[in-house]
Amino acid sequence: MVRLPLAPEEIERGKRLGALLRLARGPRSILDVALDARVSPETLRKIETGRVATPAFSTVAAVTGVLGLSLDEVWAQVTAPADDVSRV
Amino acid sequence: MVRLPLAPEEIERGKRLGALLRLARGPRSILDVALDARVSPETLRKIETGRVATPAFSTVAAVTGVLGLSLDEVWAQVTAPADDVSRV
DNA sequence: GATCATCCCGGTACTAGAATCCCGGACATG
DNA sequence: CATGTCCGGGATTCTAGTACCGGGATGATC
Repeated sequence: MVRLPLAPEEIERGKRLGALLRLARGPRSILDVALDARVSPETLRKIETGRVATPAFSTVAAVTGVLGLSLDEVWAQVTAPADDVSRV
Repeated sequence: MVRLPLAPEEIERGKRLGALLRLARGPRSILDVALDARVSPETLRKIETGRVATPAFSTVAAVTGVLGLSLDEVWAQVTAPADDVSRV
C-alpha cells in the first residue's frame, strides 16, 4: 500500500475547509483572492468546492493569509465535526 | 504550463520547515511523533530532511499539533528569511 | 430581447510531487 | 552480537496544481 486513497474523513475535512474559505472570502471574487494569494484561480476554486481535499500547507497558508484567517483557527474549525461550518 | 516545478523559494521554505519541526521534536523519536500524528515515519522524516518541500496542510497540522506548535507561528518562521532557524 | 461582461461551475488532461513502502547501511546501546 | 533508531535511495500509486473547454447564472446596456 502506497499513497493510500484519501480517507472519507479527509474528504470531509476538505469540504469543510473549502466552505470555510468561501465564507471568509465574502464578496471578493475568486480571481481577486487567488491572484492576491499567488495561486491559480482554478486551484482556489477546487479547494473551495472541496475537489482538492488536502491542499499543500503553503497553499492554504497563502490563502488564509490573504483572507486574514488564522491557520490554527482554520484547522480547529475544519477538524471539529461538531461545529458545522454551514451553520455558523 | 501545468504543475510548475517547485520554485527554489518553496524548496527553501521546505528546508526551514523541516529544520523547525526537527528542533521542536527534541528528544522524541521520529517514530513516536509520526505514530502520534498518524503519519508515516518515512513521511515525517522526509519532511524533516526537506525532501518533501510542500507537505499537505493536514500533515503539517497533525505534526505541529503533536509537537504543540502553532501553525501560524510555524508559517511565520518558515516564511521569514531573516530569522534563520538554525540560528534560533 | 439580444448582446456583452463577469463570475462561477464541472469535466478533462497533464505534469510534478506527496505519501507510502521496502531495502541496506550506519551507529549507537544493551 | 542483537536490537533499536536514524538515514538515503528506489519504487509505486494517488493527488495537487495548473490550464483549457463549454455552460449556466446574473446584471448592465443597447
